[in-house]
Amino acid sequence: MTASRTARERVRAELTREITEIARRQLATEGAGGLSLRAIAREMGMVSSAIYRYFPSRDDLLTTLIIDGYNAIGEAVERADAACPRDDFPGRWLAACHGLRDWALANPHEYALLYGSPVPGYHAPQDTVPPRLRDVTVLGAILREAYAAGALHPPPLAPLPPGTLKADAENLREVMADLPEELVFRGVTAWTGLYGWVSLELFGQLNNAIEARRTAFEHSMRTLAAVMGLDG
Amino acid sequence: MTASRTARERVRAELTREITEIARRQLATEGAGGLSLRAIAREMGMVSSAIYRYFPSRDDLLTTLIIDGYNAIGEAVERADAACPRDDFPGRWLAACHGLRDWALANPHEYALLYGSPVPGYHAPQDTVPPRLRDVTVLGAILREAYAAGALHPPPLAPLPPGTLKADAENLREVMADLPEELVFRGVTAWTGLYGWVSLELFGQLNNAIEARRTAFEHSMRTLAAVMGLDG
DNA sequence: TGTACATCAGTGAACGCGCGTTCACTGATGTAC
DNA sequence: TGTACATCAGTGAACGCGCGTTCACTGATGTAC
Repeated sequence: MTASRTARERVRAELTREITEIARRQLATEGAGGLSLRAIAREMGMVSSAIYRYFPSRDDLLTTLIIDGYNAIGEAVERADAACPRDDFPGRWLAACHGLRDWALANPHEYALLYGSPVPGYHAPQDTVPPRLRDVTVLGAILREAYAAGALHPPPLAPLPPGTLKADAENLREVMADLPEELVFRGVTAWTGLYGWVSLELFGQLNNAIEARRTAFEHSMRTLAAVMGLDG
Repeated sequence: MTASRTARERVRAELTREITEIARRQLATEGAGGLSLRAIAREMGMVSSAIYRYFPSRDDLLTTLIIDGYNAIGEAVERADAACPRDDFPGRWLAACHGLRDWALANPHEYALLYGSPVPGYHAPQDTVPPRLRDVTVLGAILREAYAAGALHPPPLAPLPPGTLKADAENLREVMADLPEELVFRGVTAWTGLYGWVSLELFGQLNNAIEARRTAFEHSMRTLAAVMGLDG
């Protein structure tokens, strides 16, 4: 029976989903290192070896969590951007920044898994690359479209050093196509500023220093927007 | 005998030092979570319980490592700054940035312990606060002295939102005294940009994207310098 | 200088815990004729 | 529709490992008189 074959398959899919969900919750309480197949099995009321019907090893489960995480971040940033009028480029940038930060605040351990210290002994396979680029693709698109619309007015600031960065600019064009070199690297500076803020905030380095986090963050992102020439 | 009392004390100090050194090396190979008192004892040719004569618990050892780490970073940044002519403010900023980055590249796991994902289950005691401020104090001093010397020419960029950030600016004045609010927050943006870059580079997010790391880093730091008005 | 006592470093065994992974197995679900 | 066989999910026991921490102990180092 085709119907009953899919029945078994549906149970399988459901349990796989349940495992990753429990794993994600475990991540949120114990952190990345504390992820334990035995604890997951316990919570599911199974014997620990049963997990191996669903994931061949702990690392494979981690990989799944990482891919899901990049996709969740990418989606959050995409949605934030998509909610803005297409031609409000500064608004889109700020929305994307808040989208990232809000997601990170809501899922701190998952963020830490993606952008924090690497998990010792774990090496990410190639499949994590495409989802990893989703968020940065959005940022690149905003910049690229603003440039195409003639809406970028970058201030003069520091000039690019001659030569050496050309090759890297080519690499980055996959994400930030059509932009002049200088703008590509201003984009990189803004990008590192964005992730730098979110990481420092999440990892506690802003404690006892900045209280009005959201306001200060937004101001910082506006400043970086101005660096790229995206004036509000 | 006073001489022999100090003899015992010297042995104690030496062994304490040796423990932290092995711990630091262990950190470098296993990461923060893999720090193991038993492994340290093994490497020292002692029985595991002997470590407890020197550190009351694993967390206390971690605290020592963290304090030492902040001090090492602080010293690296201070030295880099001190090697520059006092009135070359942009040069001092760049030197401090490179000082931080070079230290981080040389001690990646120790950097991760300080600025990466928090170690699960560990709560830093208050003694870690003063050493943690050493590096940022240097950055603040450069900005402050440049301002006092009339050497800051910040471009107009994004204006501060009214009101809400006043209280935070006061907090930050302990480190960035005498600066007008707007410049305090530009300093914060530069600071998050600096640590953001170093963290992203160290945690592998720049792989396959930027190859000329040092050059690109320096350019990004120059751009942030210009944001603060520190033009070269 | 010599003896009696106190301090401290290091030992070895134990407690109680957790982990990832393998393997031979039972029993249910699905498939082919 | 019914039977024979193959697939797959989940079991339970085991392997071999590591960890932090406690505790009663021996023996050396230091101190006071």
